[in-house]
Amino acid sequence: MPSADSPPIPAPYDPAEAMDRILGETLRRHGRRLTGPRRTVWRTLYAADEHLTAGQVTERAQAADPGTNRASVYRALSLFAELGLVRELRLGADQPSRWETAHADDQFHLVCEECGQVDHHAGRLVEQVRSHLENRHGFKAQKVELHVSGQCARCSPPKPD
Amino acid sequence: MPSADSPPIPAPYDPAEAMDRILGETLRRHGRRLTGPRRTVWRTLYAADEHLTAGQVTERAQAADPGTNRASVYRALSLFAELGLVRELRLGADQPSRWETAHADDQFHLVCEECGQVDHHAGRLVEQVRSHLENRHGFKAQKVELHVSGQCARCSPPKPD
DNA sequence: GTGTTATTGCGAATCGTTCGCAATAAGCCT
DNA sequence: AGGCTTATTGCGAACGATTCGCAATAACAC
Repeated sequence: MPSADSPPIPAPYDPAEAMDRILGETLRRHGRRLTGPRRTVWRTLYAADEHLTAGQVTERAQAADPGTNRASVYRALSLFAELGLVRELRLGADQPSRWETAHADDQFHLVCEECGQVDHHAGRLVEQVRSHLENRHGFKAQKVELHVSGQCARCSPPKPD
Repeated sequence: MPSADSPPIPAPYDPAEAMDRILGETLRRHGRRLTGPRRTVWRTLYAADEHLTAGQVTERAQAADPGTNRASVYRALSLFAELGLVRELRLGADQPSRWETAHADDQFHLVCEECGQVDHHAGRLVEQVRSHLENRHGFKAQKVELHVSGQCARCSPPKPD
């Protein structure tokens, strides 16, 4: 049994629950509601180790909570994007959209064409681009997307001695 | 009447015909054939002042040559892209692909969110990115796509005195 | 609790793009 | 010029991703 003298932590800290709280607050702040499907999609996105397509999100969400509806997943995803919680990205003209949780504000995506790995690469280069455009060309950059594909270090031919 | 002494120009110079020749030669070099639909798509793309969606290409191609088939337009576009003659681009996750003739190897696209204008912006920045990634991170960049949206000089609020 | 209304779930609808296949026609060879 | 080979077309149907309409449901504020 828990000691009566332990510091006031009402319940064991649960990171998933903490994420839920963030989601709920953000939604409520915008007059939206925290619902089951939204929570499921949110958790799925956070549990994922890679960028997921809407289809993949749906699959996984349904695994966690059968009955999760495709349309609701799509609606959740675009709402989250609208609130700045997630980001939609196109990694190839042929592929469907992929989704990731929104952390850094600007970043590259390095896509390796061999192993398919997608690397995030936060750098100040984006900042450079932004200020260059504004100072020299009067263009106020709102969103900067730098998308690079090629061969990553692991996959590119090993350098000769 | 033309002087008998004029330099040997067999026929009046026709730029459209010149473009056709380029197309034909490129195709033949790859064992493909120069056909009516392909020529029509090619000319449409060259006549366009902006990036066209496949649907727009189809419309215009059909205006120039009724009977031009949708599927053939799609096939022509992706073949051209494969041969490096045109480039496919995604200007927004919600919008369909757009197509442009391939000129400079790398470039930005500056999309103004107010007036919708798309500006090409060839710069050495792309080159910088490429060498930075290769030298510092061992990533061999094959394709670099820099896509910026915001307000262009004309549309951004006029600076106060 | 109770009421208001945002949200869901469902299937049908839409949009962009691709496919299968028989009919056609480019380009090569004589 | 004529014939042969086979790349390409045209057509409609099929497809995958995403969205829509609408009655039923359930969050949240009071």
